[in-house]
Amino acid sequence: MIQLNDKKYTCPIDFSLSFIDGKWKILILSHLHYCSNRSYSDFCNNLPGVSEKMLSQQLKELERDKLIIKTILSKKPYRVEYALTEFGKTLTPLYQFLSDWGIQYLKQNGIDYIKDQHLYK
Amino acid sequence: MIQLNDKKYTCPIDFSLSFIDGKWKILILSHLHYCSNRSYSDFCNNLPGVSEKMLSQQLKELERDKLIIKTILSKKPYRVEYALTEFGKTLTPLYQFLSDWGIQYLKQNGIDYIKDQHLYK
DNA sequence: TGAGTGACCTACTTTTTGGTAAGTTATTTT
DNA sequence: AAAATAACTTACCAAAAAGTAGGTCACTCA
Repeated sequence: MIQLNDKKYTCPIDFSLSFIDGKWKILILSHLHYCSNRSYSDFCNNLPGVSEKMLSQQLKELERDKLIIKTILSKKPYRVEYALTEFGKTLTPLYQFLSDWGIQYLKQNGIDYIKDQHLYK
Repeated sequence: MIQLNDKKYTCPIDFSLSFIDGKWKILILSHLHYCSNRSYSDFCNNLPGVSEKMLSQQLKELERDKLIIKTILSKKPYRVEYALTEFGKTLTPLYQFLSDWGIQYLKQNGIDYIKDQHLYK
């Protein structure tokens, strides 16, 4: 049993998971991995199905955990930008693996995501 | 939007996640990765905090998704054994990455899991 | 013979999660 | 001047997930 900041983890994997479980988290992170800088509404428009409630909740937690950083571009008309931190980038192999793994499975089931990517919005 | 077996996925990552999200799934899989063959009670004893209800539920889903396979060792005194399938083994980079990533983070926070592993049950 | 073990299942309840829809502030566009 | 956009927040509620505690069947061990 590993203990850190009042929380307990059964093993390192359990610990790692604590950063990334939560609906939308990996999707948000990988989105940033592929697009680097995104606004709040970029997420709204590109993650089909997220409610704003969930989105801001997850963004807040990711920020708290230092995986992403929010930059305030302007205050008067409030504009922001989200990006992966260096720490968030250390999860790159994860984004890549999950993507590759999924693509390969799909291919074996007759869906060529790479080839048909233009079909997907 | 990707469609497969009546379900929709926003991207390959979303699709991959559908196999592994669910409390305990990654933990069960990685457990099998490190120990190869495990009985039902092995899981009970080595995943601190799982309820039997959750355990059998997750095992069932993992089996359905062909990530693990259950072998019935004997019927009369009912004994079984769980193991990763070849397909389940294709997730090996995931188990490894999540483990390494966690260990490294912990180390940077003053917890040397490798060195202190004997302390953890 | 009675207790314990292994591999579960089931009903019931509680907790957590997530959806819905509306509201806020300040600006830009029409 | 009205509508739309950006970036959120909030309250309320339904649904889903997970905990609890019990039960089953068939051994095996003391």
